[in-house]
Amino acid sequence: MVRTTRQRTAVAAVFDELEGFHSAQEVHARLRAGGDSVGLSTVYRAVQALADDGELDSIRTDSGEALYRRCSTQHHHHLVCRSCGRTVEVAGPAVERWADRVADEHGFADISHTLEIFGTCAACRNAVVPES
Amino acid sequence: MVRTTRQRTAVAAVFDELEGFHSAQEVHARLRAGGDSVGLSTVYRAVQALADDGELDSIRTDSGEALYRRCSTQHHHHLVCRSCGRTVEVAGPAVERWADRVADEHGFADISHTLEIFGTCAACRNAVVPES
DNA sequence: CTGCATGTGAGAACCATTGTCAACGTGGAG
DNA sequence: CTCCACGTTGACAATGGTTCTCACATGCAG
Repeated sequence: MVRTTRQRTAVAAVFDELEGFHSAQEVHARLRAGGDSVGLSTVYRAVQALADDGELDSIRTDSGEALYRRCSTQHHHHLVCRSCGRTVEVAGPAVERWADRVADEHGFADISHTLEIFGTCAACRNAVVPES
Repeated sequence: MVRTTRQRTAVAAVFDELEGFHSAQEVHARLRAGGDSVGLSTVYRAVQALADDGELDSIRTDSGEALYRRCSTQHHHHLVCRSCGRTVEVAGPAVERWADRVADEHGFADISHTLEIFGTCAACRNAVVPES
């Protein structure tokens, strides 16, 4: 059974108020700053539970830190700028089908997949190469 | 100036012999096992230097571990069994093109991507659900 | 060959994350 | 409503990958 506690509500609320990706540590600090005292372990557990329920989407920073954000339950992938970290969500029905088909061909079932695309966004490219 | 030392040569050699992604820890263990004694710190430094030089490509595991592979290697993706860990390498030209196109549409350049497909392989499915 | 800047490595430090466990509080049963 | 089983919490310790430290070793220019 999943109980609705003050702490879980608080964690979920943070993601309601915030756009984009945020780390568990950041959520924890934010709650503390806001007067809600919630244990760090609890934040980690809450965030993972939310991710398991598909309410949060997670990715990993280059430095290995896990970031979460409220996501449209809609399945999608990420296009991440290597330089500034800006993220664009992209959907790719064709890719989904391809992944399922390939997996099926190899006898795999119950398929899921992760796809991240990295690049340098226009803004950062201009910033890095401003000559002419 | 970059010096060519026994240790760096050894680390680079590991990626010459191996396909796919490998962690710094794994490279270290492999060198130790092979009789080449190289410090763990040195392996990390060597691997990062190689990645900086564009000789290695890096991704992060879900658990936050960094994996590297020789990037000149033929590009392909992994189909991993959730249960037994068996891995099948799959190629997907269509996916490559899709990723490049999508990234381009959003103004991103210098594209790279990672794609992992997870599922349960036939053998494991039979083992887990043996009932009639 | 020599000087010395650079590289090495054992171990400590770091830090995000996970585990531990006694105390707590939710929510269904009575 | 009250009880109390059991999911949940949180301070703290433990983990584990990665990075830092610093004394020592070693490529390489001159």
